[in-house]
Amino acid sequence: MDEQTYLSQLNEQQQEAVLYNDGPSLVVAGAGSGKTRVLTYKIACLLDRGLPPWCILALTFTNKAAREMKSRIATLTDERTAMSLWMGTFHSIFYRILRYESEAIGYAHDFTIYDTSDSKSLIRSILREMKLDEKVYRPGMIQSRISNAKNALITSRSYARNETYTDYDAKAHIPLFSEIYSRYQTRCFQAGAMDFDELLMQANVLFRDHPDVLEKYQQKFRFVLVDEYQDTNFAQHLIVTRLCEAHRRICVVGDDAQSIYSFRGASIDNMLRFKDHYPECRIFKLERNYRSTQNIVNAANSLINKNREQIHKTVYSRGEPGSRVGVRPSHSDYEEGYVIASLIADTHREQGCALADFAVLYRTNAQSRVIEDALRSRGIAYRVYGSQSFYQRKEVKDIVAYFRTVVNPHDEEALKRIINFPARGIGDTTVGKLIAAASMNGVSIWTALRSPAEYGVPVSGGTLHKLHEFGAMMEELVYENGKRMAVDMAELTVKRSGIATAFFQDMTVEGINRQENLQEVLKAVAEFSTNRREEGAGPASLTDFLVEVSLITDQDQDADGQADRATLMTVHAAKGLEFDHVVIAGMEDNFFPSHMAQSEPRAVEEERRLFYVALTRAKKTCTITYAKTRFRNGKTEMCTPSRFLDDIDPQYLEMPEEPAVTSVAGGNGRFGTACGKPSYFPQSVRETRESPDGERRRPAARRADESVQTLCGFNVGESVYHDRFGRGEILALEGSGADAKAIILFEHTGRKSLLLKYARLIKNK
DNA sequence: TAACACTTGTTTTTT
DNA sequence: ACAAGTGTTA
Repeated sequence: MDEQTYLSQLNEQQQEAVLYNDGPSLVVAGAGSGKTRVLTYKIACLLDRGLPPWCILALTFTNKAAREMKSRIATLTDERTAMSLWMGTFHSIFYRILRYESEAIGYAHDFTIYDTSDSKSLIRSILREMKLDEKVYRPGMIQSRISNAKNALITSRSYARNETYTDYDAKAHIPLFSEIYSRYQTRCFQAGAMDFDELLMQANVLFRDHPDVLEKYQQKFRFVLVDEYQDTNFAQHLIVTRLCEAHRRICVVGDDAQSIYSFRGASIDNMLRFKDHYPECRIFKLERNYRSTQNIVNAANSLINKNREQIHKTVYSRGEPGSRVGVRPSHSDYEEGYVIASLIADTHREQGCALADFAVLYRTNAQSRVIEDALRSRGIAYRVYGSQSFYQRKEVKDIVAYFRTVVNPHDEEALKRIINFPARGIGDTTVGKLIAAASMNGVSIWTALRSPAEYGVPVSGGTLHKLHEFGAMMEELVYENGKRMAVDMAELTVKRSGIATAFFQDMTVEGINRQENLQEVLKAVAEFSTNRREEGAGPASLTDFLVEVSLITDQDQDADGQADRATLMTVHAAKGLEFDHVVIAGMEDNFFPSHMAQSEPRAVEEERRLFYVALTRAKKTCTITYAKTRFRNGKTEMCTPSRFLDDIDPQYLEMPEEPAVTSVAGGNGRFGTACGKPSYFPQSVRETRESPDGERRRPAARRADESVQTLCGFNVGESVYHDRFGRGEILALEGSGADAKAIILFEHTGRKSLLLKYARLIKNK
């Protein structure tokens, strides 16, 4: 495609941003303003002007974003060109570079990656060794402190030397933090492993200490683009700065209003201060939203205006005016699920839109379950993103841990995972002795395991034999890995290790599940190898596979991409996506904004941005739901609607109609407004005393809970049918209007409290 | 050492 | 509610 053709597909602001390539530029891109489009066309434009693809470095936030952009560029140019671009997340790109340059930073070439749980487990192990109380030195807290330090490029050595930090730790009653940090670093290094933050820090160390290497990459990457710049942290910012300091051909794209990763060290300051670093930079603003209706854009604007820290811009839509953002309350999380399911089912049926046009967004992964239950019971196909990706399942991690150990036997966390899996009589005691001996001698566990006598591992003859057997088996696999290709090697590992035998003997339901997951892993290895071959990158080794897998986060959804399903995911996961119809669930205080954010104004602003992201995912309609009670941590909690609802200008909202009449003191003479239609029945007021078993307790506020004999045409004592719960008898009726509900004793499922509005009860004749 | 029951914390989001 | 960690027993 030539330049004219693709320029015609851009508006004026977009064109300017695409065409300016002579120096640094900052593209401030409002939600839905065609940011990805600008990036892809810009890259196409650079290629068009003769820049070879391998000279362009494009850093994205997720692997998925990189994949999508590559395929878009492939349609603008060709497959081969797109493949040759350096495009990926910071982590995956610099993992590649660091492996290549491992010698310079003193790491083994085959270093592996510690994921979050590996890090935590290592921290635990160190705390035990130092005999520290996990209640004082909480592993999670230690982990995030280490992470913060690394993001700020503070090494364990400079941390220990800096009295400001150590004094602070002393005051915070964790004087030994610095010691933990350095031990952690030592252990990671001995294991030949880096955590996520270390990758970025080492990339900086590489460029700082090796000017020749830096210069090589400065010359290689003649143009650098960074997407989602508002979510980069200091370490990432500095990498980019170093790479571009000579030629200054850099373009960063982002939206400060969508910065939602500060918990990971991201800082909007990188974006706000971009022009301080590059005084000559040009700033482009993309303000026209092509995605959403005017109402949605206006609602989102009115919300985000409540934030103080932001770059001024006016996002507007010239699309349809659109309908108001609906707000739907329900009594419980359970009913909320039902409300959502009904909404999707009704819209799907009435407007004939695909289920794939719907997304349900929530703050935390834990919220998905109730919604899933409701969707399933209504027969609505859905897919949950993120919650527990394939590679986080236990047995999958175990298998991958074998691969990791084969590639790098010094990988302590991987080795610990598999040393007694399947059970081979090497228990915690022995592992503890190995760790102690290794730590004493400053070697890896693997080294200690291979020469127990030399490092004084105090174990009995029998154990010694077991250690030897295991060691010999692994050694052989390591040796074979040098000669065999990925698929071959994966199969051999699974066989020799005894995983296969262990899994295939177990014929329980979980056992069969594990077998399937094992097959999936092998399939993934095979697919990976095929892809590699097709890309012409030569035969893939197990090591190559691991490089790919360690940094995978978004699971592959292509498996049944054609199936029509609704999408369930966290708001974070939804960043960058769009759907015709969006439901934002669980819009309650202490939930959204999260209770973790309540005290800090900055944190509340971030939560507000998160809500902004959620709202702006919607193209046509957006519905917000909240529940008055929610089952959480084994208890039912009372919830109030989110304060953020007050931040949206009410003219863009369709608030729920409150019950017309609230109860009068004394409780008499109340009229039920049943199912929207007024119905005047004399009330016999009687407290609903719930039997000791059954229903959950509801502490206060009994206002809407007074019972009546008849409601919405149903009578107490009547026999009814429900398509999921089956036959049952109405024990009580209570509430009014939209809140009208029935307590029903079902034959099989027991007592349930159902909203009449949604329950679709059928009277039994 | 391994299997089991019991206790405990834990929940914000992800590379 | 649930998973992970701890302790007890065979």
